[in-house]
Amino acid sequence: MSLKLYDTMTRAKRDFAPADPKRVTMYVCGPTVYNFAHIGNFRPVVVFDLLFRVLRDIYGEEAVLYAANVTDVDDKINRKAAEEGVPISVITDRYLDAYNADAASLGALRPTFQPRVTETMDAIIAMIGDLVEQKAAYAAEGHVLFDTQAFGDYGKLSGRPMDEMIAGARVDVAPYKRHPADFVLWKPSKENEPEWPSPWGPGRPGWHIECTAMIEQALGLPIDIHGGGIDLVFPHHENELAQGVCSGHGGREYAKVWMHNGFLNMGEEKMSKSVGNVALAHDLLKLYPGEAIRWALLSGHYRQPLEWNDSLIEQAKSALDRLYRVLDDAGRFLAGEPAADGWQDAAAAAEHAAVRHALHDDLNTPSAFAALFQLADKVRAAVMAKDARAVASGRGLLVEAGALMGFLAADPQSWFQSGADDALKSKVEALLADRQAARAAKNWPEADRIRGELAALNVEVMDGPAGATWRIKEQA
RNA sequence: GGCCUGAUGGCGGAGUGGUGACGCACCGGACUGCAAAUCCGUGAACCCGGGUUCGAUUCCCGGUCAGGCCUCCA
Repeated sequence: MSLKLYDTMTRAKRDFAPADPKRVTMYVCGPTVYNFAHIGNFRPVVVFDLLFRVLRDIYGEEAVLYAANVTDVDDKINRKAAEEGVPISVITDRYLDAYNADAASLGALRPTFQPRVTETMDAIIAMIGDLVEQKAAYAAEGHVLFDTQAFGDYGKLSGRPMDEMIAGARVDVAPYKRHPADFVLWKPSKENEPEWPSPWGPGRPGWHIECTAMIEQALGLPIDIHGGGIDLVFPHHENELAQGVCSGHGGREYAKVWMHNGFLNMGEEKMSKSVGNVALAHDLLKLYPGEAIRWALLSGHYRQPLEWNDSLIEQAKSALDRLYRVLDDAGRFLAGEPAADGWQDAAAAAEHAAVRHALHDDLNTPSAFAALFQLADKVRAAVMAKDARAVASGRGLLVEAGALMGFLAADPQSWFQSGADDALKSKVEALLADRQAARAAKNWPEADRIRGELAALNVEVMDGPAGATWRIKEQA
């Protein structure tokens, strides 16, 4: 079963074939670190983390190189640094740390490389110099601009006829541009802004060149997969592509596959900093488990827009509850059984394969979730049938399938009791013992009173054949 | 103005030229001292109008509505 990915360039789902299966390369546009990132910014983080995992599953962990850049030179960063009266590195370090911590909470593996603009300056300047030499760029009034006329395929990725686009565009055309679509590679810094020396005078890079230079430096061109949000198709990726192709002598390939994730919607609109309808991942993670938020982010296909609201996260939490409950019950059942052998349950194995198959179909996560539930049902049925080896096999496969997607890594007990500290735990245990005594004496009013007391602690009791278990109820 | 998406049950959301996944929620039953969980079961949807077809939610055309990009943006 081959991996199929939708390619923005050709607007079709295609079989993925890396240039070198021993060295699969992926680059995804990362954050500008001037503030906390909102949950929409984390959709690509989670989506491409999933792809990273799938690629590692196929080609081997060592074979996949994943670079996600960090933009740490930017106007908004400058403004923030000026406001606080600190160097930009104070700002960028602070928010990069927060970003990485949030990404980790969402179950995202660290990319192989996380290049920063400030550490790529030499490569950026070298690439601009190369473009000037190739006559694909020109210097004008302290700026260096890319000459879009030099790239015949300009507009191909975004499917935009350039003339019509410019006709209806709302861009101010700087007088020193030869063509309205030309874009900045290097620009002078304003007073009190950070600047770097260059052959064209001190200044800093334009927005697009950093990614192309980082790709070249971290991974080497061409790369297999280039990803990012759908809004980056134009102009960012279009410009990256133009730079990348033209800076290679004689026009090289840039990326084999272009992938773009859709947006999160808040109500009728996309989540956007300028609209102000944002939910910060940092805040959400205080209210919900990161795993539930990850599930919510993957509950729709990555190319489709996804309605984002609290109910979505609640639904995701409930869905995970069900899966963890199966694991929990399977674990309890297995605890009293002799260790199982390497026998594999065929029905469960088929569902396990279905999860992988769904992911290989352009990361069809809704379909993969469906298979995950089918697999969970098989495990549940095995528990009901008291078939120890089928339970053991199915549980193993369920955990494995979950791991492929970045889920179900927690101990079920800690999933249900997350948020409970030791003090609460011992208090709950004591109350449960009291209640057990009351129940043994058939003192139902007392048993119910204790259950009420536990409920007041946000604890839900579940009586089972082997005694009572408990969990933290939904967050208020 | 130009370019581009999408419209599926109460909610989220796959998919398909021929009885409409999956999850969440809801309802009935079993189980339980009562619950919760679990099990069994029920109900519930393909924007509108044409066309192609034996048959369309699925393909084509038109429309309506919604959203995105063209400016920093995942």
